Amino acid sequence: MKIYNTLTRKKEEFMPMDPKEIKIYVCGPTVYNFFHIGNARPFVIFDTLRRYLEYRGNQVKFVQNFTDVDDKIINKAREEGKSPSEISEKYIDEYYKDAACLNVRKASMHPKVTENMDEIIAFVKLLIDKGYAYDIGGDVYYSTKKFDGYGKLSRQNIDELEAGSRVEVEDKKKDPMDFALWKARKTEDELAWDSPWGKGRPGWHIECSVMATKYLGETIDIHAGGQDLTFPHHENEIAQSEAATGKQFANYWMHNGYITIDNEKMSKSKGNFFTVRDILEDYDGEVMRFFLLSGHYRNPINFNREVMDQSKNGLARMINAKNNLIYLIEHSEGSLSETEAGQITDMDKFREKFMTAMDDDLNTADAISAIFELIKEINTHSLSNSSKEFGIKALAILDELTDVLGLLKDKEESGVDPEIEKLIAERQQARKDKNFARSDEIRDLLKAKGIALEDTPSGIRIVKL
RNA sequence: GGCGACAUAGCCAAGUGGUAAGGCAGAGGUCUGCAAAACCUCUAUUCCCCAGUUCAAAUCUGGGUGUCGCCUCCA
Repeated sequence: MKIYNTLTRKKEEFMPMDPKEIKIYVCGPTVYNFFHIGNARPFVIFDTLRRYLEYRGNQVKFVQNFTDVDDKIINKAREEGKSPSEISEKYIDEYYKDAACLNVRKASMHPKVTENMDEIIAFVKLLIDKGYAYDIGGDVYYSTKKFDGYGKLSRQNIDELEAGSRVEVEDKKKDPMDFALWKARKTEDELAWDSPWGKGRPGWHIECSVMATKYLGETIDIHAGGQDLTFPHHENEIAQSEAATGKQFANYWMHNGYITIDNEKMSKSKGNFFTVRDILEDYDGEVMRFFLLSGHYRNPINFNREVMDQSKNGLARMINAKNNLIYLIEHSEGSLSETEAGQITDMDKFREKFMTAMDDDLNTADAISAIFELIKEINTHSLSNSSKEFGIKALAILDELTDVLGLLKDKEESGVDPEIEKLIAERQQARKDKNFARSDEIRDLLKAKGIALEDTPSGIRIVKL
């Protein structure tokens, strides 16, 4: 499979160090709120990458951190009169809920900053000992000029950065481009840990270097995150990790594009900020996932109601295809006819197209089109007199491919209400009596309750809307 | 100022040299008591504009226009 590597700005053949344990690190959320739809994109994209690598027969060790030490958490805790850990624990729980709605699997590990304080301190100390960092009055800064490769990921020229910098220079730093590894506590009540430099807390970038190294090793296969993290976050991670270990930090860097809302960057100040929780009120999580996968992950995508409705309808076509097959399996019998056997064999070409697309830098948009072509083929050949085995075989391949994308996950079946069963029976009688006014009335009534009835040659299908 | 991405039908979107995938929406038809689902047909002589390279360009080169992003917490 080929992966676009931000480090080289090229698509490269992906060569894992060990296919039995592909090491992936993805920057996780800062847990001070429900996560927003921008956060959702990397979660869904790299979850899909993981699923595909596993589908290809690899094993993946997938680490995604929770940033549970941060100004935003501290501020939120103050606002709500709670402790920072109460805030972070709450939103970690909420992360898992929303992630589950998006069919994002739990990572192999979800380490937290607070659980790795000793390692963070040791890492900072190592950087000081190696001469890459310096301590000024309890703050520790990384000296970017000391690291030769600084700027290699983002292709930023360090001098240009300074020239164009809009950052107010903090006088404590030796150089405006230096960044904090450790921040001294400013007030007594501030959240702080003991360190050789006094009480304080880790800077923004060090946690990922530490956790990636601790849980995955000095060199990892893929480091992934949103495009905006390329600079400075990932650049700084490289500087920290490679200075500390003397080894290449990550072999492949993957960055997903941004989501805009009505073609504008999402931000609280513009009032166009949506959490996934907000969206889930109007759309199933799978619709969101389908939307996120419907374009290439490196392209920017624009979010609005219209595209969500389109995604909803497109996904409905997939769901219908699956439900039609399930219905067929329940209402038919027998094994494959010779013609059907040929049709099933022909379907392999859609699996091939799907894999070719996914092999090409995770082209999920093209992969989805392969699934739609498969669905067309299935629908064309799937007739009321098709065999049960045809249904089973066709469903197997559909499930196989949609599983890789994390779509069409089986939902909990809630049984049909006896009240509703009664209405359905009444409608059937009305139809027999050719009392179509009554039968349509009942159908409308049930539709209002979220239950659609479809009359097929082999009986009634109940579809939950 | 520096770095980068993008521009394909009403909408979303794939396609990096060989003559425009797929989805949504729309129109007509088949099936149906009517619907729904499904199937069939139709919907870009053309890929932001202008030059150039080539037998051949949406794809390559140069120039222009427009949109978005990073350089500050941010996915």
